[in-house]
Amino acid sequence: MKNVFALIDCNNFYASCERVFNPLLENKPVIVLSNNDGCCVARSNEAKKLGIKMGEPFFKIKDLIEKNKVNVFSSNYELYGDISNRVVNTLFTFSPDVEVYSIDEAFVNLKNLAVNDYRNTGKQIREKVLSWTGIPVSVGISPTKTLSKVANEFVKKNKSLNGVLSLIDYSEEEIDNLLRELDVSDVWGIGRQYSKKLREDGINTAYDFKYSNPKYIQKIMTIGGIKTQQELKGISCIPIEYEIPDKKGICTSRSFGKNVTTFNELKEAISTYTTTASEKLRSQSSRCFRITVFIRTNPFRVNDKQYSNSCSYNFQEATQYTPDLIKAGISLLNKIYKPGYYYQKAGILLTEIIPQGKEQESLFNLDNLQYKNPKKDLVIQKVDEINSLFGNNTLIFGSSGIKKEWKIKSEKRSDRYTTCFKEILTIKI
DNA sequence: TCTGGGGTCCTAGGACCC
DNA sequence: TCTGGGGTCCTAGGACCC
Repeated sequence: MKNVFALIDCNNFYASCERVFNPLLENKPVIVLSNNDGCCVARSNEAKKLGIKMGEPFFKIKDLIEKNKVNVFSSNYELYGDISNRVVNTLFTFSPDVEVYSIDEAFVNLKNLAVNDYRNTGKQIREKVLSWTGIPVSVGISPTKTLSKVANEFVKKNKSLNGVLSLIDYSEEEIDNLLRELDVSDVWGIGRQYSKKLREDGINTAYDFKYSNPKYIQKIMTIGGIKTQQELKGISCIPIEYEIPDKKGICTSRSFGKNVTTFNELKEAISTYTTTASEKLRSQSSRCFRITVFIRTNPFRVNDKQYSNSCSYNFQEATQYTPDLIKAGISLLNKIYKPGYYYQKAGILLTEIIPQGKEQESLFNLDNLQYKNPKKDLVIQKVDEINSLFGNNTLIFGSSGIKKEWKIKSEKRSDRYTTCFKEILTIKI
């Protein structure tokens, strides 16, 4: 039986999350800023109408924002993550075949649902998610993931569709008519660079792309381009992934809230990021062999001296033990740190990740380098348990510092209504 | 003054092997 | 002077996604 992919996409997700707990924001322009309050990463429809672009630096639109009384929020990932889980849990009530694609998107395979009217199913999904979570979603349904993305594009552009479009019963001609209206850069998998090249060769719409010479597509876009083209033709090439695969690399990095110059501040930051990354590592029950540390100055400040460097360390045995990782991280920082620069960003990367329990003993590790030491496992497990029970950062590592003056700006963050007791919603009556 | 963060996949090219 | 063929593995870089 043919696949029936429904793509459920939360509308203006972060902005919608802010509205769930603050109905006064309804029908008003809302934007959410990236970490460090740097760029605009989510906009309500009203904010889009004002001409605020995705990814636009905040300082460039400050005047526009004041003039139009736009409601501005720092990003509150704890809240968004929790609401995202609620949306996904709602989808699971329709089918077990759910792929969580991103924080605001999920695919559901409807093929086993034994229904004829997929549009109606889409409508039910939409209504249930809205009533259970407060989040409005768009639903696109088709035989391939890429076409479901296309359907979703049209749902957002066309209000009369009421949030749902199913292409399942569309003829090839009807689909082609839609593709003629769709810019080639709006196709999933075709980004800025590819669409520029395609346009130079006269391919402007999704329809043009669908009927281009596959040899040409392969030449400029490699195998991924061929898959996208096939998917537009209704041949499914990109399967749903129900299991979340373990990450092959875990990266934690942030810009600083101020210029950082001293080794000590960088040390605190590297230590903090390593703590976060190793928590992520353990949450997928893995260990890693390699840690990379990087630091850089701000490339936008053309008058400052620029410096950027990174350095890696390979462990003899895979580890997940935060103190060992921090120790390695700080010694790497020592190698690349140079005084006299304004540092703007630092980060760490864990790679060569293997599942816990599949480790191979090192033949040469005859001294006391016991990364897989059961005591260490137990200690760090207890640390995780305590932090999970009493909240993040109940137990911290001394090298991470306490005041953290280098930390990101997050001045306009709403409360974490659903994940933090101290910030639970209060109602005045 | 102020410009995000965290991932994936694919390919080309070099080193190395027999 | 003459100088194969077929692999694997690793890394860097470039594209994409949200």
